[in-house]
Amino acid sequence: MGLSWQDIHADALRRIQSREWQPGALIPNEEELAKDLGCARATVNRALRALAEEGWLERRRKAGTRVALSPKRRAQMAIPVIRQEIEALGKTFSHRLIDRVTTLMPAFQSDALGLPAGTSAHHVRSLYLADNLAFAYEDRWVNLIAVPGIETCPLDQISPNEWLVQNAPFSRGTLEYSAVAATDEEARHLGCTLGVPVMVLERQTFGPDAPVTAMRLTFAPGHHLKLVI
Amino acid sequence: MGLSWQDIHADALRRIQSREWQPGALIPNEEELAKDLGCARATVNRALRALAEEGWLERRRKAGTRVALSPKRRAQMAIPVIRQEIEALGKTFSHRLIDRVTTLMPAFQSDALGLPAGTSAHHVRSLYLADNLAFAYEDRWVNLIAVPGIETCPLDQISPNEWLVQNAPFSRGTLEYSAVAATDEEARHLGCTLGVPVMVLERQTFGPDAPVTAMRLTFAPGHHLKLVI
DNA sequence: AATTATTTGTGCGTATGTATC
DNA sequence: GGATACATACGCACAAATAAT
Repeated sequence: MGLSWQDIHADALRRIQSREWQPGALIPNEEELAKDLGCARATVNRALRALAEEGWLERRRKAGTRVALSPKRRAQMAIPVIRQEIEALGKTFSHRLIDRVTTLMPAFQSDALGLPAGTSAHHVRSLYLADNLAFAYEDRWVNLIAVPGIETCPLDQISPNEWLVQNAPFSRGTLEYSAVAATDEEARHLGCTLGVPVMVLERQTFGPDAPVTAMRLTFAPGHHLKLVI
Repeated sequence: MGLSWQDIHADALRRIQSREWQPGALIPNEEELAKDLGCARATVNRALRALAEEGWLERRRKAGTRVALSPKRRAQMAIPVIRQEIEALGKTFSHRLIDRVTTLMPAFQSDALGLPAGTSAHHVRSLYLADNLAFAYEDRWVNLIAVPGIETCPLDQISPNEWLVQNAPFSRGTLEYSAVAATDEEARHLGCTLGVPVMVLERQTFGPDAPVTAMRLTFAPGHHLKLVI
């Protein structure tokens, strides 16, 4: 067979990284590259499309393909399924249910999820442990409409994180990390000092029809968020 | 014309999200779907390949295509080019060079970049501002071998971030965020209190042949890292 | 403002490659 | 080894976007 699109991809990437194709410069069009390299235009298209998705190239019909000026490369991160995160560290995962109750959501939470003020939801607080040491403290609100089973599921046996992954519909969500001083409650559960800097992950997820859950996850001090380019 | 691959993609995603195709279940093969939906197999392939890249499906030759059990969805983040980050907030970007000097790297830095102990590098410290308020403090080491021009470039006119994006080769890198207490120096430059929780981004980049740069970027208090799913 | 030419985007049918059950 | 399902190369045609006129 002829060249694979991966071959074309590698060759083009080499030319970009070696600056044979300068940032901002127009590269030959697909037809020409296909002729030069000895493959079909569809193969070149596949390779260049991949490079564009990776952020190396910018493509526009009629305008042609340019090497990206500022490589808007994207970092990717696996969305944390906490068990996997802990097991990837070679540690034993466990979790502890602190409490669960169905009650009125505070206004800022119902607002954030786009639910009417005064909506009831299931409020779950739990602790995730790695080798029996506190790893993260979770404060979560779950919409009863979107996930009716939540009130009766055995959250002492399966973590809210995992139960929801398996049982809740999901279509989109938001993720936001910040650095804050540990609150009194967070410090107590995480076994650290009040005011110590900790990473907080705030996450909301929405199903196809309704908001599903809002979560605040506070990591124990020293947590690192690694991203892969 | 027939259906587009986006149509097939949307239809399949709907079936996954509605659990018509259950997590873990095998879905019909490409040929069958093509026949049912009235399009070419290549079109189905394009759609299912996209869904697999997005983490909804798992595909294996001969074994077929399954709905992912734990949707290992990935969050993506644009790698921060600080000017763009600030301008996206509707603020004016500027930067201030604090100092620059070519000197021996501390051992932990040369180790981290895989350079021999006692290597010289260009050490640059600078401040990025949004609407003339401190946004982030940068402490950076640049490998003179990989980027010889660094010593003579006008870092008071163009920020190290931007100069390197335009002038340094790049092939891969690491990114790591953490929450720490602001050091004395960081607090002084960022105009905050010693010990306040701040986000720190540590980043290393490597070119095709040699390490390029190691950077520690300390954001002003209150910085949020948003990721998109 | 409308038209044209160019370039990428994509669908189709076919053929073959390749991993893996 | 054989059968199966995905992976993908090819050549063609046409669609869509848009720069240039």
